[in-house]
Amino acid sequence: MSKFPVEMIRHSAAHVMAAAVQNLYENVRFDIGPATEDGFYYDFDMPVRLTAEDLEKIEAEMKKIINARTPFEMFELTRGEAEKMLRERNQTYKLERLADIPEGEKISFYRTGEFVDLCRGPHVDNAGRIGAFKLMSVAGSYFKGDEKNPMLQRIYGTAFAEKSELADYLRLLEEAKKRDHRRLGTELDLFSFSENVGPGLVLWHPKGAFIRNAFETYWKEQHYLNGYEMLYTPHIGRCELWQTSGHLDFYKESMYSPMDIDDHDYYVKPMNCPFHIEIYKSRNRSYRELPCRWAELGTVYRYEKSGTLHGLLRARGFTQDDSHIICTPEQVENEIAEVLRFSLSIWKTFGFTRIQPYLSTRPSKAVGTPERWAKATESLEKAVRKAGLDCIVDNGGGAFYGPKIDLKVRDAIGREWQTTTIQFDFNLPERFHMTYTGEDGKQHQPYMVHRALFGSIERFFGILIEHYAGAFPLWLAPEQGRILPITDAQIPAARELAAKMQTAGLRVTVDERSQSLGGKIKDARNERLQYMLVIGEREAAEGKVGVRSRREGELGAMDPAVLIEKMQKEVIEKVC
RNA sequence: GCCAAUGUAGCUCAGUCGGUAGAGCAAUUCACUCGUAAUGAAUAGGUCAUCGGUUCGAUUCCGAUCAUUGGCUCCA
Repeated sequence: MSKFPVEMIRHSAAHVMAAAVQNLYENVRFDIGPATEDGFYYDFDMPVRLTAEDLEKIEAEMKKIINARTPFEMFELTRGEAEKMLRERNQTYKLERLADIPEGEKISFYRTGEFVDLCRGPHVDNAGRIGAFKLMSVAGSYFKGDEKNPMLQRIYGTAFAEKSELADYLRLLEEAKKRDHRRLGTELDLFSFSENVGPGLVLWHPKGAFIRNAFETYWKEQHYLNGYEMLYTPHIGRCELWQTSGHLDFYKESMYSPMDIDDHDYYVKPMNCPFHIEIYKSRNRSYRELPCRWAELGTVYRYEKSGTLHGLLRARGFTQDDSHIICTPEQVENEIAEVLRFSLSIWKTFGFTRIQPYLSTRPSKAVGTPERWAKATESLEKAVRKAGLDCIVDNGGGAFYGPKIDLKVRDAIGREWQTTTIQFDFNLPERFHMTYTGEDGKQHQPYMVHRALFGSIERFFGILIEHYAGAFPLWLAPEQGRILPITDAQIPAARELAAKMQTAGLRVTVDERSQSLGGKIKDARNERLQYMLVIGEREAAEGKVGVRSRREGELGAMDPAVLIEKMQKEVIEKVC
């Protein structure tokens, strides 16, 4: 195995790519080319618009550089020398990058063949260390990530020390493509979008709606069991509400335009919080009734930029599984710990067990006293420790209104999804003058915590589809089993079995089509059925059923009562 | 919103160097009655995303719009 870490190999591959681009094209200005989590990229400003064919040419040129084992050579220059060289080469972006290097730091360059790059390093000793690479795509990207800056052309690629690692990575991409929720959503008839309805607005088909209803029901049950109460609030509210909340000042560009009703502007809600606060404020509150744990499946609409929409994962209309916990300072630590414990247990039910919390702390511009921030942040940290987890800290990464914990969950093929968020809010209680009467008879401002467990129902459904690759566990499956009579002669027996299973609460159908068993199996498999129940002459005569399970394979002839018990158990235990 | 690409039947795609289109799967009908990933035949299905321009003629060329895809930015 190579002694070079994969990040170094990728960073070096980015240089090799830049060298290839320099060899092949005129008037190229270079920005930067770092390693990323699963590859590398390099940003270029060049007159030629790069296409897929260009990528092939560049790959071929890179292979030459790699096969020649072209060395990476480091040298240092003074700032003046560096400026002079970059200016001679008309490398304006590099000059800006050079200016960003603090005084006193070493200014190093790396040479790879003809290509010389301002770079901190380190690099592999020669390009031959790049055992396997592939260029993936061309995309636009703003210089320094700022949309006011010019847009550069970015080439993405990936690289590994070994060819087998690249093959594994490409297989993972293949697998991810097969699981793509947009593709499965169409294939399994779960949901769709319509141009007539509008971008980012989801239409839930019967099967998708069934699954949604199943997990929403579970969500509600669990919330009641864990001391939450449910709310319902309207979809629109007057502009005064959004003025008070501050959304019209800070969030207006993400809100749908108002509608004028009886000379009042009404906005479609982008968030549920102000409504929950109005419920809190509908009468005086005493410390005795805190904490309030209020939850709602609240549908909101946000005008997301058109380029950011992505199937169910980023929609314009979506339902938050929203909750607000309003409590006293004494209660807050316990409440946070409970929210986290509750979240982890729900994720486990769906088969997500690898979970990474991220803690975001106070940014430079923030509302709320430092004492409140400190207490809130501490209670978040403690909750994570209590759950036996370690959090990754994003210092200064919190919203201006409070610190937060986000959970990233890993799915069946190891991808991370950002889902649960637990956020303190020091802004809204202040703006809405929320109070409670304390033990001392005086008015106090409560703590308020926003919490979305799945984030959004739509997004969660998209993640679930990809996590299960469309094969939903029995408790969520719209159709739990399909009975396949081999010939028409077994249709009565099949119907009888179906009736028996339906009476037992199982969702089964009979495939009565005039089709071979192989054909029926194929279709049932493509529809990701968990149970295929074959009834031929033999089974009909013996009063049994041939069971084929998606997870366990062929189980042979079973007594219907045994099968029903097995399936019921699987439903109750929510086996994934 | 920005950069780039794409848009042909329900789905996956082919095709027309300008003369109004085709396959597989799915659907429907008929026949077949079959033992664990495709039984056969027939039928039907399209304003070639939309609008405009060039042209005798546009699905094809040009422009705009809409939508989608890969990124960037954004996600108070």
